[in-house]
Amino acid sequence: MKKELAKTYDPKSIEERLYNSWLEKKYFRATVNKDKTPYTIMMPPPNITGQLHLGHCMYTIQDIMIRFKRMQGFEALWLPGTDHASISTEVRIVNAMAKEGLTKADLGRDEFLRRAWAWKDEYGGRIVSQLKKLGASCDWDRERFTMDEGLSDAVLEVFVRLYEKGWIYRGEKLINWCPHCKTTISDAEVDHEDKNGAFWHFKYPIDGTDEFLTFATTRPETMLGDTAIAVNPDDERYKKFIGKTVTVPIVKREIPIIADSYVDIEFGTGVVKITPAHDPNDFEIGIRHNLPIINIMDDDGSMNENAATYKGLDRYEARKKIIAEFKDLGLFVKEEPITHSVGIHERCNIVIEPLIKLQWFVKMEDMAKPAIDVINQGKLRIYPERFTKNYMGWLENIRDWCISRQLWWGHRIPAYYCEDCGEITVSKTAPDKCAKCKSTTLRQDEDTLDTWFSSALWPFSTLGWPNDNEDLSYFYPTDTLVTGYDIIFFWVVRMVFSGMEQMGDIPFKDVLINGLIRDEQGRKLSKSLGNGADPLEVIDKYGADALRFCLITGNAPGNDIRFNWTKVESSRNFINKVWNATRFIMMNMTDEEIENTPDNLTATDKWILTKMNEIVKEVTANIEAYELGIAVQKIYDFTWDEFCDWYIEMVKPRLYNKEDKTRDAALYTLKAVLINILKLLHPYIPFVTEEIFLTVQNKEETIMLSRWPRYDDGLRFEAETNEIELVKDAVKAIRNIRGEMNVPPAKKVKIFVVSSDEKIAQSFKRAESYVKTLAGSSEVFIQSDTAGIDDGAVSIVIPGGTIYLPFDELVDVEKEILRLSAEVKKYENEIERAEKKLANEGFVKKAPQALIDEEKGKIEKYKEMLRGAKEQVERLGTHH
RNA sequence: GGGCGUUUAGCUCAGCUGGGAGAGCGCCUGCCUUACAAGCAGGAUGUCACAGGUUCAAGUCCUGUAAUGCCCACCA
Repeated sequence: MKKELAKTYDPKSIEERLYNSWLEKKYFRATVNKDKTPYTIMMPPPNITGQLHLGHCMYTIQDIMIRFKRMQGFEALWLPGTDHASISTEVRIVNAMAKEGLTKADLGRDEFLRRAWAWKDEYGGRIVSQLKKLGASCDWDRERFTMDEGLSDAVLEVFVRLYEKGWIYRGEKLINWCPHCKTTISDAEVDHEDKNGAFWHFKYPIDGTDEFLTFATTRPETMLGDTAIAVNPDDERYKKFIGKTVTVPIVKREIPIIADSYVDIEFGTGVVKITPAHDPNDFEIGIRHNLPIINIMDDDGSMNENAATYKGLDRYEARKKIIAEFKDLGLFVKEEPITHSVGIHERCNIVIEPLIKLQWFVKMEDMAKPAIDVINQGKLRIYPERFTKNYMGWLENIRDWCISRQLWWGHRIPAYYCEDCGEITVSKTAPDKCAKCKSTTLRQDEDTLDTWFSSALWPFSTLGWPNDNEDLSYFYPTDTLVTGYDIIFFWVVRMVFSGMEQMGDIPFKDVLINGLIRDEQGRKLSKSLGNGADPLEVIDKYGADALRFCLITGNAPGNDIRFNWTKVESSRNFINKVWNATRFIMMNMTDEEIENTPDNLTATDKWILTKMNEIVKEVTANIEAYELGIAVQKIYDFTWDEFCDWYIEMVKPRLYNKEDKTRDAALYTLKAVLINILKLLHPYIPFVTEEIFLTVQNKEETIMLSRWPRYDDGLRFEAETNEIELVKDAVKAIRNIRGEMNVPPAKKVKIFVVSSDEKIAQSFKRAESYVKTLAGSSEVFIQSDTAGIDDGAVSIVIPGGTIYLPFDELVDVEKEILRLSAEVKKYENEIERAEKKLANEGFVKKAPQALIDEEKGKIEKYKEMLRGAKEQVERLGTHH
């Protein structure tokens, strides 16, 4: 029984069904196949805490590339997975526990982790199932999780290797501390926000004198940790004080006045208080001058025992109290309002504190270099290219990476401390005794690793590394990484240096950077704003295909995209157009298949086949260059404008006349072009194209997924193409005149095509049937003179001839003359323009020949039309 | 303080390596033409931010200016 398409396009009835059948048939499976070339994309793993939001819908780009390559015959692997997202997940679990009145300490590590895994089991699959709704053609059999067994093994392996190489070390350094999350965070996780604050000026009494040194600070509480006062060695004002001491009043600490060129004479008072434990610059100065480092803060941001009477106070409480106390002491000078940049933890928006802590770091210097080199050597390319600057800038200024986190959800650091001798043993498996003193009382480091430590290994850990295997050697290096510009630093850079270090090769050849999706007002999507449409709602209303289509259309790589509903709707309308075009074709189709190209193709058929062939070529090139938006625009225009609005309309008379000898040729062409359109569209809108394809082919099983159309040298019919374009122009001109003259659409008119050129006469002869329907004509007369044409007929000049439209109503001859005179003027201008151009020596000498020929051709064409138009003016004039 | 974008039709945006300005939506006119009113035919609208420069030729390349946005940065 012949299949049929439903009357209206309804995505809901097809998308889920098709996706399930794809899964069943394992279309997305990719395995080692030596006969094929692999094409691999590793999906940026979404957080298990996440829900599908519009941002994830940019995964469509990956799906388009994968489907395109799969159709081209590559062994296309799109490997999906999720990220444990240590801090983000842990915060959620802690919050959920808080509702039960529980804390991490109450539960203990094991119980906490049990809960965390339960959480993962419950929510970790959510985002994955939502991606399926979007149509993602991943090889789900290969789905990985950053904390699954294999990936955890990779993490330990890398940690141990780097430790043994001396590139992972433990050290006491200034780190970014989040007092809310009570963990360190990396530099990349600190956002800088300009905040309104105050610049408080205080003075310290100089010991042994009655003089003071006035300085300013934005964080008065750090005075508790001051261990020096610094001035510039060349500052005449303060030279005399260098070497003396001041006393920090509130803690009665005597500290030296030191000279350091870091201090800017011009800025503030030229005097800087030095707090090595709580400021990066001060820390450096502290090291240079061998200053004591006094940590005054506890992990929650409150003052600790070094803060004397302020112990236990929150940092901001302490600040207030200290200011008040300085006022009492008469050592407060003034308060200036100031906006300054403050470090904020991007997750919780709490002001971070620089603190000294004993942490694990990755030494970056040696690893950064190869990651820079691969760009310079052109082995790794970033699209659009401008993002390479971001990438390089970050790597060139990189600092050691703090990788230890005071969290439980994550990969626990494989370092074991001997309780007896303090020796550190780093090992993938827990050692039973200390390597140095043989003690068996060993304690594993409590901390876990930065979540990006594991995702940095994603391109190879997901393929089974560190175990050598076929998958790894076949699919690695991967081909394209597609991700947003917001995680170049976090992730892209780290994958590159990890790949270079562990695999000795780049993790991917191309990085395609996509923009961020914004809401309808152009704002960034954010959880707190709750803005942005819910993709599931969009899919529910318009279908995944429409959503995919709308996100890709009219977007250039790397540019942000503003979501808007009307765009989704017009995408859906386009899909509906394809749907209905198919219905029309099927309505007319006969049961027997036309296997081979018929030999009675008409000019019209050859014209559309030529156009289609061109589109195939261009679209393929565009997609290969990651120009997805340009490509889809071309398919859109070709489908709607050329195919539906012109070709189908042109072909209708042939279809309606069962006796027409070229009916089969029309049907063949309709189907051939339709199928190619479906294929070109398939990567973008996989569901509906598949549904249509199966219906048209009357099949249950697709072959569409496996074959991308190829450019065919045999499908270039230049003469026919020119012929049809000429007729199209004529039809357009007739419609135009009809509109201008307010001729009702239902009104059929006679058309006289007058030309002494036999070729043109033949062209219109061949086109007669559809010119009638397209131009609303009762009869088309093709003749070499104006015999029988009413004097009052409206005329249209075409290259090589004139078309007359005798309307029943009397034409206003004055107006007609005016109209035709305007045409005359137009042609004269065109000719003048082209002649000027050709008279330009420089142009003739340097412009490409094709362009010169084109201009010459124009002159000929317009001269002809000019002559015709003049004749018409004359004719009307004498008639008048 | 550096770096990178953006500025094109009323709105949202395309425009690849320089060779006569485009789409969608909106707007105006007219059509329920037996695939589609989620449609058809026709139409209007742009000193391509500004100023210089290179070139036979600039929305496209160079320099500068202005507006706007983002990223990076230890000036207390």
